[in-house]
Amino acid sequence: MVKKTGRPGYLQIADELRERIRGGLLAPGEPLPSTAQLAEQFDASLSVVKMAVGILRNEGLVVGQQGKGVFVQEDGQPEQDSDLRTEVTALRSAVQDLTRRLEQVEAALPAADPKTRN
Amino acid sequence: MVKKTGRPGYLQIADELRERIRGGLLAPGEPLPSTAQLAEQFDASLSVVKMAVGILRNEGLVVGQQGKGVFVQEDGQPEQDSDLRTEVTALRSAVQDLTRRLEQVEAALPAADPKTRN
DNA sequence: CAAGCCAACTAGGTCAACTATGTTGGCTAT
DNA sequence: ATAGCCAACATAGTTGACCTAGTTGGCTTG
Repeated sequence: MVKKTGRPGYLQIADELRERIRGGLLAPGEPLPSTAQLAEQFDASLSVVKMAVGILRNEGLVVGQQGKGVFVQEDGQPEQDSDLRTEVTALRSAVQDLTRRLEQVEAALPAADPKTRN
Repeated sequence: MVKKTGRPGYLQIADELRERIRGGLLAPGEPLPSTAQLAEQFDASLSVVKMAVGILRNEGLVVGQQGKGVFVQEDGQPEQDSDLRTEVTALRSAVQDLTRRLEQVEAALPAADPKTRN
């Protein structure tokens, strides 16, 4: 980690990973190194690495899959101004749709056993 | 706080604060309650509150001033890109959450209700 | 009275430990 | 050989502690 620039470590790491992705060093679909590996690479604690990854996750640059890893998002960077409005509209309707479906299914559940896993 | 929705506390708190700001309950220039107060209000740990505030800070909705407090961004220009970006972030987060919950419930619902697709 | 110190607040960053949950692969017992 | 268990690893979330640093207001002291 890094320079004593006063810039917080978790931001520096997020910057670096963002750079690696944009630069193609980490291709879409590829997994990032594990949290522990990153912590060692950057000589930082697990917490700051998790914070850094959380930022990228929040940005949609990366998707975490529990138990497997964190993967570079396939879908590129739409996120341009004109696309933003479009995406807002699409997301808003998606939320409404999902909410409706969820409520239906949840209502159709009497008191099902939550242990019902495969 | 901690509604049993499985949605992480730090996201629930971020959502709630975002809502308060958008709803005008917290006006631009006004300070949020202190970290400690929020922690008590939401019955969460300081860490979780700090994570939530960090998200809003990252979204530009709010600015922290060390030693004083965290203030709702004045900016002015309503309905600008930052506003859209904020909503995109919030919506994307909500979509991910709802999708996960839906898939869980639907998967746990083998043929309990054949009428509702599946 | 005024200068300066100090205690109590604030945000922000970092760390370590624990829980939970999902995935995978290897071992074992049938 | 196959089914099931289990250990090791992964992300994710939470908590609590400790530290830095800025701000404020009250108290002490000169």
